[in-house]
Amino acid sequence: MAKKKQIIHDAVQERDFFRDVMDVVRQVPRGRVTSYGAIAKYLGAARSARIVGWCMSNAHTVRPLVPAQRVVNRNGLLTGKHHFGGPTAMQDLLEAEGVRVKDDQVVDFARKFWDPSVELGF
DNA sequence: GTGATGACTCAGG
DNA sequence: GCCTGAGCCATCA
Repeated sequence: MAKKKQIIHDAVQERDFFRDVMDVVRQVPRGRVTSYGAIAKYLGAARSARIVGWCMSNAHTVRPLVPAQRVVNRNGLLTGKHHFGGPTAMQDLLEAEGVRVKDDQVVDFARKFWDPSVELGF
């Protein structure tokens, strides 16, 4: 266990922060979406939304797969769709779950918004 | 150890 | 209402 710092190589996510984020994201119900800020806030790092985003960049590289498509920015915009390997991969995934996406933006975002700090009981 | 980058967010003009 | 700047934290070169 010397090179644990090498990063989430395959299924090794030892980073507490990373694992925390993954855990929260995986708790997002199907058909719902959340924001980086909400996750960060739930983790106690409301000002670390960027870190959450960084974790998501690695989210699709680990197992089990994380529904990162359910995580969007505060605007409900699919900022990270470009990281899914396809220009519409993220959108397709969301639409497959019942979340309508238009112009790279979640339709009725406010209604489908899922706040871990609230849904999980804070 | 410093600098740069990043799937963000908020405040100010 | 839109654009700009700054803050924030973690990782990598």
